[in-house]
Amino acid sequence: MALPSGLLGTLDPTSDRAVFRQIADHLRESIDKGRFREGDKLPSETELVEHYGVSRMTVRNALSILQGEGLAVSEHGRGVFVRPRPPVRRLASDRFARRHRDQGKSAFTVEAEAAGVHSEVDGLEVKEEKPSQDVSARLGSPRKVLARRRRYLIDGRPVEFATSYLPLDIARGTQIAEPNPGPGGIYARLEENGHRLDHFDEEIRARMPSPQEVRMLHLATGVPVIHLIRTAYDTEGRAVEVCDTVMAADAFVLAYQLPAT
Amino acid sequence: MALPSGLLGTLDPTSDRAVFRQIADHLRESIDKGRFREGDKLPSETELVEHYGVSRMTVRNALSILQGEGLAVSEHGRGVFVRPRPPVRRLASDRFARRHRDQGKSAFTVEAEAAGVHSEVDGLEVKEEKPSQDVSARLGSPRKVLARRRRYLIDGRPVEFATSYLPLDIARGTQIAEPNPGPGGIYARLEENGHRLDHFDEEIRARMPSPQEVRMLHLATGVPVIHLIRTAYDTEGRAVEVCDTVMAADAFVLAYQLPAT
DNA sequence: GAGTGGTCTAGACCACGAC
DNA sequence: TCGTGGTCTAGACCACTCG
Repeated sequence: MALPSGLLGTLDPTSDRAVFRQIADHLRESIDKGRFREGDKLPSETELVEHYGVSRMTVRNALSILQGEGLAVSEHGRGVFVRPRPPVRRLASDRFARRHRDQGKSAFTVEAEAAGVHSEVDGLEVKEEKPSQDVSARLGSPRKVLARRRRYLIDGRPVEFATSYLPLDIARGTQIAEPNPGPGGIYARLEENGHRLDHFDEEIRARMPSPQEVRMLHLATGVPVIHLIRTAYDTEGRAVEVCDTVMAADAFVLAYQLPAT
Repeated sequence: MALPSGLLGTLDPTSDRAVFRQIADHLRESIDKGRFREGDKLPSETELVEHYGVSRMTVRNALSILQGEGLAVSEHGRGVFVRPRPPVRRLASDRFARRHRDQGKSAFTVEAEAAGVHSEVDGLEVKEEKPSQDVSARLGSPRKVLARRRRYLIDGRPVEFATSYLPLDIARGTQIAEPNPGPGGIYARLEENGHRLDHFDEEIRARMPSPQEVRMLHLATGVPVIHLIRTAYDTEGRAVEVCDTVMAADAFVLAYQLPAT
């Protein structure tokens, strides 16, 4: 089961670069040059051990580098594979425009339908709670808020989970406090209830996921999350909702339009 | 040199969870609860080996998990430390507004001054080249482009590097093709040359850095990059510049404003 | 020099997946 | 059953930092 010679290089014993880094470099170069493509199986640990004449831990060290870079994923009992790049969803900056709500659709559904993919929501949870310091500050320090948690899936894959927070005086007793907020989502209900929306502020960060986020989004090693915090303002300048969203970074590209004036 | 008992838990031999994951869980919990703070030194590998009664590789495995999560950084010969969170720069959605340019400042400088930090630019490189397929498509398929590469540092730390691409017919022979494009940067020069800017489109992705990007930005393990591609349009609807930026994700928060209409 | 993490070896046994 | 990766051991030597 020898590897084709020339597929991977040979080690440079004179190099200062650690052996496992050299092996990682060889594999990365092979991936970059297309000798291994998305979903392809990389040589097994045993094959790499034999090819390079090193111990197994050295080979595993090399492979773990590639996994940390998001280039490879291992599957127990099957092998190590070039990580497939899932299709990305492009979130446009007009995704909360009223014309989409007016069609009776929520923002997530609008995007999914436009892309021709199947979307689902699960894990819906609606409850009243005491806001975190951050959420409280953004909403003008309400004592309690309504929290709406849910997870979104595209073609069966979880891609984001989000929590909307609304001041209780706005949400309590409305359909917003119901599991199903009705067509157009909570933004449509807010406007019906006299909170005409003016604009949204979004803050974007990227970081590595917590173990809980890895579970929620089924994230492979080497895949960061995008953390998006959106605040909705009505025409009176009041913050009426804060939405905290954690997204699988390999599933999205966010698009915005900026003024030049 | 025994660790204070109770600082870290003890292993649960009946658990299915791997020993190194249990150790990582203990350390993570201690960090989350503030028993170790930013910049604090974690117990040394030797101390952890003695405390848990496991081999060194098991301890190193646990520590590498925390590093992959961006929670810890190791320093050769010193120890493993809780990763310090650098101050983030907030990039506002009006950062390319004309009023900032009119003051003779570039966008990066405006942000830096507002935050009261020292900013530098290095590695400036200006050259004509054949555009990549992606850049070419965004710019309306010019045969050649002017590329302006540079790296930005805040208080001495590299935080982003960027390349601006402009169609040659726009840039050649202007101050845009000079190392120093003059006050207000290339956007000011574009407007002087009759390309009045209308708006910018920005696309945002997040991913793990390539080894080259790790070097350029001095990134710790477990820190992703934000990849931002901005296209500038003039009032005639022509794409006059594409700027490709790679940013250390732990140094920025991006802010945008979205219309509700 | 003492303590730290970085690299590497040569094994072992286990859990999972495919045939 | 066999090949795969997952976990773990018990060492070794090295490079770096600090006092």
